[in-house]
Amino acid sequence: MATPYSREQLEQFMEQFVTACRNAGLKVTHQRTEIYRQLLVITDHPSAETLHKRLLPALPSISLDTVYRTLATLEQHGLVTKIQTAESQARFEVAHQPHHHLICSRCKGVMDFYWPAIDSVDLPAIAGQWGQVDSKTIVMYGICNSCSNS
Amino acid sequence: MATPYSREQLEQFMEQFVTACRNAGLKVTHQRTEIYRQLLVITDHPSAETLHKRLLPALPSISLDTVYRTLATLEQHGLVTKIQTAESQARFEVAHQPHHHLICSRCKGVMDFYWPAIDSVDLPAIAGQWGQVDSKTIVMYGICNSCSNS
DNA sequence: TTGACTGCAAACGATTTGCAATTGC
DNA sequence: GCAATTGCAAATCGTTTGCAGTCAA
Repeated sequence: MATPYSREQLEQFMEQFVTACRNAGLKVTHQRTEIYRQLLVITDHPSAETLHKRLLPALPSISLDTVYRTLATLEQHGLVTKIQTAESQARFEVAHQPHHHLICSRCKGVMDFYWPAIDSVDLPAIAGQWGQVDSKTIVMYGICNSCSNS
Repeated sequence: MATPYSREQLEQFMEQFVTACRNAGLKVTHQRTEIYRQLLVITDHPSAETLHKRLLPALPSISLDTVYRTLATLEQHGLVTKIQTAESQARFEVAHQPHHHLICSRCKGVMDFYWPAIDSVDLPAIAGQWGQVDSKTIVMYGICNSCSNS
């Protein structure tokens, strides 16, 4: 998820990002930092294409495939999460504390929410028999208020 | 989800399907019944392409786009559910009682499981403020035992 | 300097669509 | 018979890839 942070927090996150890249052996390029910064700043969950459009003013020559490639790289290193929605386009967000998704079937908007009660609940026995579970997310579909009021 | 049913149960489900189609004003074509039957019989969650391959012996002339079209139609009428996985291909299953998904990051296999404790839990307040929630599914990612043992 | 990273353009795979022929009702 | 549905082929869309030039370390 991404929430508006203060300038100081933002800088701190960016520094952490740079450190994480260095530790992972990733070069810290202008494109990568800007993509990550966008994901930090933006409060929605943009697709690669949306992200690309928003980056163009700051990096007029950035290409869509670099956005895709960067997101894939960052995802491999756990710095970014890919959200699978029912539509064709994937959405992205910076990896954060556990949270869940409310997706509007009409406008396709994704809203994050927290539900600590669920995060801390024990998994059913069957999950342990199946294998090793790495992540657990609740996905709810419905119609958001702004859609149903229009 | 789909579990192996007895011949009688299967026939009963097929009859219900035919009735549901009629009620929805959908024509009951050979292709549609076979697609639905496959989804009832099959214990995994096939993609449109997999489904198409499995249907070919029974319907040698069925085309892949008919499978796509039929699945889309049935989904619109709530007879089939589209499962969004992290890979590119969508997976399908017949609509059933509430259940959740364990997805293996390695082999991409989808396993269903039931978790009534979660199904009956109250939604957090934020969900009510957001809008009307129609479905709630838990998606867990991990590595299944057969993958980690090989 | 050098390998990682980028931009470009072209390829790709999954899914959708227009159209004429076919089929259920 | 008529409208819905199908099969075919071509198009579309999101995403990925090969390659040559560029840039961070």
